[in-house]
Amino acid sequence: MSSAIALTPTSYIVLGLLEAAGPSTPYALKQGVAVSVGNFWSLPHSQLYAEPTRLARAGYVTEDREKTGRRRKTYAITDKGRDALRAWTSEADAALPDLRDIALLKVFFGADPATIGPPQLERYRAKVAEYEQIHRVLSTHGGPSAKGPLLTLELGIEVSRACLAFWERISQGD
Amino acid sequence: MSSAIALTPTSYIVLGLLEAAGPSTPYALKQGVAVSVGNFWSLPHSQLYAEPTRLARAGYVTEDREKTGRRRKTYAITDKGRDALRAWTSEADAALPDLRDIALLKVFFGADPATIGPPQLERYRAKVAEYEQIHRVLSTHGGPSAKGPLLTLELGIEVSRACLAFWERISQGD
DNA sequence: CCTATCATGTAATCCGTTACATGATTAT
DNA sequence: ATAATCATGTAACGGATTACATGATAGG
Repeated sequence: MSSAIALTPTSYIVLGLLEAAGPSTPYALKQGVAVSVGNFWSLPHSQLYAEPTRLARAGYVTEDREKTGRRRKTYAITDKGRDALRAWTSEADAALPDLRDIALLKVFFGADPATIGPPQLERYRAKVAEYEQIHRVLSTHGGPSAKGPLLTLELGIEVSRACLAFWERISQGD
Repeated sequence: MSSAIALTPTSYIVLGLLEAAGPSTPYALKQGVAVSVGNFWSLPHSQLYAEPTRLARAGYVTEDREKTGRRRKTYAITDKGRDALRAWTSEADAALPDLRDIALLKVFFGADPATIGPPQLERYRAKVAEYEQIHRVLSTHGGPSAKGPLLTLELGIEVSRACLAFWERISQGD
C-alpha cells in the first residue's frame, strides 16, 4: 500500500488548487499560487514539484507523466484527496498563528523605529493598494467561487492597514 | 577556526535574550521567550538547546558547562555576537511577512465561516485582553528598556483587533 | 512516600529553502 | 541567430518540529 504521510499546509494548498483548477502541472500550480494564495502564503516553486510527489506517494493525488517530449508531470486530486481536503476545511483550528514579523522582532530588540519603519511603511502602503485592486477586480468579475478569496483579501486589507498605521506612527518619533 | 553558520531569526532571538538577560541556561531562555518574544514568535524548547550550540560553534556565544551535578550549560554572548545583533537591528528588512494563517487558508479554500470563525474570534478576544494586560503592566513598571516590547505589543494589539473584527463579522452570515 | 510537574537534554525525521541545471519559446 | 525569459525539474543541506527520556523538586 501507499506510505502514509502527514499533511502540511503546503499539502492542502496543492490539494485545494488541484480541486479548484482540475489536473495541473507543477508550473500551472505555481501560476495558481502566484495569483491567489501566494498573497498571504508563499512558497518556492520547488515545493510545487516536491509536494505533489509526496501526495502521490500516499494516494491523495495521481501522477501522470508524458511519455514523450518534455515528459511533463500532471497531477489530479483523488477521492482520498478530496476527503482529506474537506475534512481539513471542516475542522476549526487549535491556535492562532504567530505574527513572525522580522521587522517587529528587530524593534523588540531595540532597533531604531526611524530606520526600520519607513521602508516597512512603504511596503504596506503598496500592499494595501494591491489588495484593494485585486478585491475590486474579483468582486465585479469572479463568480460565487470567489467568495473565499474575497474574504481572505478583506482580512489582508484590514491587517495591512493596521500595520501601515503602526509603522507610520512609529516612523515619526512616536 | 570556528565554522561559519547562517544566522536565522531563531539565532537573533537567542542573541537578543542573552544580551538583555546576561549569561543564561537554555531553560532560562525558555522562560525568557515565554514572557516576551514568545507572544509573537514562538519556538519549541528544543530549539533553545540546539541553537545556542550552533551559535557557540561559530563563536557568537560561549558555552560553559558545570563540571559537577546536573552539568547544566550556560551561554553568554560574545563581542562577535553583539556585533552581529547590532548589525541585524540596524538593517531594514527586504520583504513583508506572509500572514500564514491556517484558518484563513481554510476560508480561502471554501471553509464555512460559521465553523471556522467563532473559535477564532474567541481566541482573538482573549489575545487582545492578554496583550492589553501586559501592556498596562509594562508601561507602569518597566523602565526604558521596555520600549521595544511595548511597541511590539501595540502592533500585536492593533493587528489582533483587526482580526477580531474580521472573524466577528464573518461569523455572522456576512 | 508517591506522583505531578519542573528542568534538562538528545534523537530522528522531514519539510522547506537554496542552489543548480537544462530544455523550450519568444523577442530583437 | 542569439539573448532573454519561461518552463521544468533535481540535489543537497540544514533548521525546525516531534518525540523520547531522565533527573530534580515540591506537594499531598
